[in-house]
Amino acid sequence: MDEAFVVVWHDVLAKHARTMCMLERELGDKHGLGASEFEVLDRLAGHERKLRLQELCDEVHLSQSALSRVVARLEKAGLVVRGACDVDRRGVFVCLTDDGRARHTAALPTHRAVLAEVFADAPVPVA
Amino acid sequence: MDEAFVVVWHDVLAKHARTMCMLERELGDKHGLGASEFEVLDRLAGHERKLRLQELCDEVHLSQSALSRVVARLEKAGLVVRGACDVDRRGVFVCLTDDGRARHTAALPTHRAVLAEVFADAPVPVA
DNA sequence: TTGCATTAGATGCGGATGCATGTAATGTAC
DNA sequence: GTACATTACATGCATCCGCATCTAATGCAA
Repeated sequence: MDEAFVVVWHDVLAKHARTMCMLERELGDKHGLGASEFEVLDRLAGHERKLRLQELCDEVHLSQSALSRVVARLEKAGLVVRGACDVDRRGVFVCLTDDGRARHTAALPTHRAVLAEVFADAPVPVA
Repeated sequence: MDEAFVVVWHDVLAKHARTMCMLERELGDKHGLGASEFEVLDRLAGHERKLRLQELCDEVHLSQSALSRVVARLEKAGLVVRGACDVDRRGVFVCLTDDGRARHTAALPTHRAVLAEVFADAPVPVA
């Protein structure tokens, strides 16, 4: 049935809007981070090694240009550092600074709290 | 469990990004509509009566200012008309023109096709 | 080597969004 | 009626995004 997809889509749309809005507000007010910024920090914190910009691009749902700018913002804020890549001098490594890791650690509970609130009663399965 | 929410959220994020991107491209290329524009047309087509801007605002996931501009764009394109509200002269009614209805009818299959492709194998239930 | 295609990332640009605010109409208290 | 709060919508502004493009480095072929 065609209409079932529409219902699902509307649900995705609603949850996305609600969560994004909350995340933006909560993370912004309490930690000075945007949702995209947190997302990048979160991915970086998830791995132990440095990541290529390209690898981040696969994990975050942003265009390459948008990611480039998010990382630039984070670097200006002192939360990450960009480093040249030895084996491919076109490449750029990104890794968390101590401040970056601390900020992520501080913001994590806020992030999770928002998710918990929005998805608490949402019986959505895996894909 | 806390991490379950994260998985669900990532899924919502992924589906939203994928669907939005496709919708923007398909609707844009084939019908000259953005995703927000189509969304508004779709809601208007769903009701038979005129809608207040405010009512639309509740259904579409846009800020009031963004909606105001989307409607302005649609009106400039000749797809909707804005009309004054008799009982409350602050209010604004919006309704589809014949062109608007035709454009919506033409774009609907494209929209549904995208949803079908993205959600084809997504066993997501109702909320 | 030289020459061309490809890739990684940065950036100019136009467009869309949200927040804060402005304007006009309505409601309310006195 | 007057004054103030509130509501509906529009708009100035800053920000963020994606697309197209640019630069530099790499790969590959002759």
